[in-house]
Amino acid sequence: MELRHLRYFVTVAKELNGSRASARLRISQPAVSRQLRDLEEELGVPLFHRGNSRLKLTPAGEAFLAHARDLLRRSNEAVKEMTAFRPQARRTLTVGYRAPWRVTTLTPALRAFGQSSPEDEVVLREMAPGG
Amino acid sequence: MELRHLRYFVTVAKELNGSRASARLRISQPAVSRQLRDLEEELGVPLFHRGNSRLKLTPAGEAFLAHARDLLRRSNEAVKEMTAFRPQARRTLTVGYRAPWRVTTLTPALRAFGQSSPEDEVVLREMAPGG
DNA sequence: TAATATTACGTATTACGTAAAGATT
DNA sequence: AATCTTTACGTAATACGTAATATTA
Repeated sequence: MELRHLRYFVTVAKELNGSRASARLRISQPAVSRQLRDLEEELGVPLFHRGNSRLKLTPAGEAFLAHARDLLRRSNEAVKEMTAFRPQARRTLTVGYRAPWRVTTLTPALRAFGQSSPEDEVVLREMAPGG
Repeated sequence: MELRHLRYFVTVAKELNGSRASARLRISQPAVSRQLRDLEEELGVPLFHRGNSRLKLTPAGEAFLAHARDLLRRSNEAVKEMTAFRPQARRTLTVGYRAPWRVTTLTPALRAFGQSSPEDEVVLREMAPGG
């Protein structure tokens, strides 16, 4: 079993319609059908009632759907959490000031910022009254 | 990302040795290496320190390992839970009794069993003292 | 030198798409 | 008849293994 099976299954369970599900997944309908069949075969339980053309979750399908949603949500969160470990792109903070003020007025704030974000660059820029 | 990536990663993290990990996984070492690389590429973060030959988890790797273990555990439980929905194979309970007792003595227990497990078959069998 | 990890490349598995058939409303 | 699902089959993507290279103790 792979996460792909769960993605397909959850989408089909949401739409209760293989065609719309395959459209959402941007793959063909037979591909979804086959992956669903493989999943059911591995689980040893049908997830949908197939007798009627109208798809309907079996009790097993209901139970598995909750787990599948949970697993996909957790996996997405795990991946997203890793972005916090990515070395940040070097960012630039540009601070504009006008003539009558002296840069030293900003020094404490700049020092605090520099300590909390040592990777970032600070640019000071004197600006004309017009902007 | 697929569960396969997590399986490989967890095994390598457990062994801290790609060779032993690949042996446990019953696949070749390069296959593991490549899947790990793909995973790291998707996450945008190295999971192991590669500078030393000795593998060591990065902070990101430590964090991701917990999630990976959790996801694999939950997926296994979800699959296992589905077995409860499988139609049971027909089982047979054979009850042996000896002559001085009458079958009616067992009737309440048999009735209770029959109600809780209607799919199962009960066989009564009078047994000689020897067995 | 020995042990391990990575890269290169050919192969085998398999997921996918298209086309056809089957089933249901 | 129309819509949807499944089956059949060829193709494309990719996971894998073998061999070669690189790196480290």
